[in-house]
Amino acid sequence: MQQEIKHEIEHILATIPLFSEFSENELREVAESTTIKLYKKHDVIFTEGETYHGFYIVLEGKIKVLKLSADGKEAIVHLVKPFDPFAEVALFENRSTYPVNAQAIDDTVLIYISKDGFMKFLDTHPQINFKIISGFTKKLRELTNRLESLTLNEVSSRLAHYLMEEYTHSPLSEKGLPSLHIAISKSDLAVYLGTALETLSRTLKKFQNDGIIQVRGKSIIIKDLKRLKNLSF
Amino acid sequence: MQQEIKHEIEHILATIPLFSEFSENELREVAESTTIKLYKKHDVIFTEGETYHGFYIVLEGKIKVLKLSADGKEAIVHLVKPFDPFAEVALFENRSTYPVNAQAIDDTVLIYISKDGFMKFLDTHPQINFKIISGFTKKLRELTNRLESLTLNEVSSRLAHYLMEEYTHSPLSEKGLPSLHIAISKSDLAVYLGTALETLSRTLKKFQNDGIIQVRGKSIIIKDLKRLKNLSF
DNA sequence: TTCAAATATTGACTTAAGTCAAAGTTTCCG
DNA sequence: CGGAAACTTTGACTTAAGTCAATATTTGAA
Repeated sequence: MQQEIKHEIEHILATIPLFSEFSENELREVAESTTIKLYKKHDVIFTEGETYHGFYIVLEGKIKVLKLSADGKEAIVHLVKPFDPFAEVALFENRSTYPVNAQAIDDTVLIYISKDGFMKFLDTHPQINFKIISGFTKKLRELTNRLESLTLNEVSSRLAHYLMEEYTHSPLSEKGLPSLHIAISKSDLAVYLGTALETLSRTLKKFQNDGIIQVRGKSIIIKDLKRLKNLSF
Repeated sequence: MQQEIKHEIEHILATIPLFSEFSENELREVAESTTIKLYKKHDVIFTEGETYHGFYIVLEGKIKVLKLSADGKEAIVHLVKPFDPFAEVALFENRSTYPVNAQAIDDTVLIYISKDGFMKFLDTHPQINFKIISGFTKKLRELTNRLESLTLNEVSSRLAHYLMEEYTHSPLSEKGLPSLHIAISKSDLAVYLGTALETLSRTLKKFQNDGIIQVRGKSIIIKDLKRLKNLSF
């Protein structure tokens, strides 16, 4: 039974970019320091200041990495989707505590990898360094883009950009439908875009009134892709 | 003569964290693909869209990495100080062009390292991967902090934070003086803080009127460290 | 050393977006 | 299913910060 679970984990690990070049033996080794963890929507995964013991990879669902201000306001640092790791940066900073909070956005399945369990692979498996660098590169690019857009663009432009991104990666668009789904709550989206929920609501309404999109809850139909693209930065 | 210059470069390379664990032989090898470049204040180092051929390390002076909006407004992505590299992220993304602009803030001395010249060390010198990861980690932490503060804090708090940072790392403060120098133009500082020059000017004035600091050009004397700290996020 | 160009300050005004509160809608648990 | 809790929209109002323009100050090149 325990055997079965371990075997299952190895199989899953093999599908994760970070370990994609590992041999069967190596995967078995990784699986040793690895646990599958389940979280319900809104569950807290860890909080800022908690003792750091390892990082996570999203398998199913999604999570947000966030900071809290003194008066309880949120800033979303990352939205993490399946197969991407989070809290792995702190490992390389040799932090004793988590510098951010993490919370499940949906019911979520995570792989947890203990710090010590992972560390040993760094020396023995140089390829993993390269994977880590690739991952950091991706995060750096995303953060740079968001920082830029936060200082240069207004809310409408940031929203238009977000919608374009969602549309581009949407399975619906691949079927030729000009539509997309907002995968997170509007209040999370507002925070992610660096604005207030009310402003997001009004901006979506404005896009709709201008004939650019049609909103129905979290489903959005794009009526004028060209104009949406133009609004986006 | 040429010999002399190469030898000089090797000596300099040895002082740079990225190469600090290289042997003499290895440094000689690095020096082969390396050039010293001089720039005057305001000189453009590269622009977005230019063919990518390598990255730089600041030796003396400082540079800004920036993005430009369609209407010519600036967003400062990084301020780079001596011994730190820039444009090295693009190398790991395998970009064919620079994704940002770089410009000298002062008269500046840079080391230029060609892409091909550097690439070969990645395979043969696993330690360098770790250096790269450390550098990326530092950038990620800085970007995360700025993103957070841009969404959560007002200009006064971001400015207070900046002043505290400058003060903490200032050689003056180490001599027991409660003072600091703003090392860049106020208009660059405004952009870096994500605000307008006029707003920066007014905020500094307000701090002065409130008895928190005393401003004389780029020299600032801290009158009330406790309150400045409290304002900072 | 002077004076033109680059930087910075100040004032007057505008505006995008935030806040607070109330009403409407959706979700989901018992 | 039904109703409470969570989420979202809308309206009315406030505010931090942006913009534009005029003036002042600093810098640096001839």
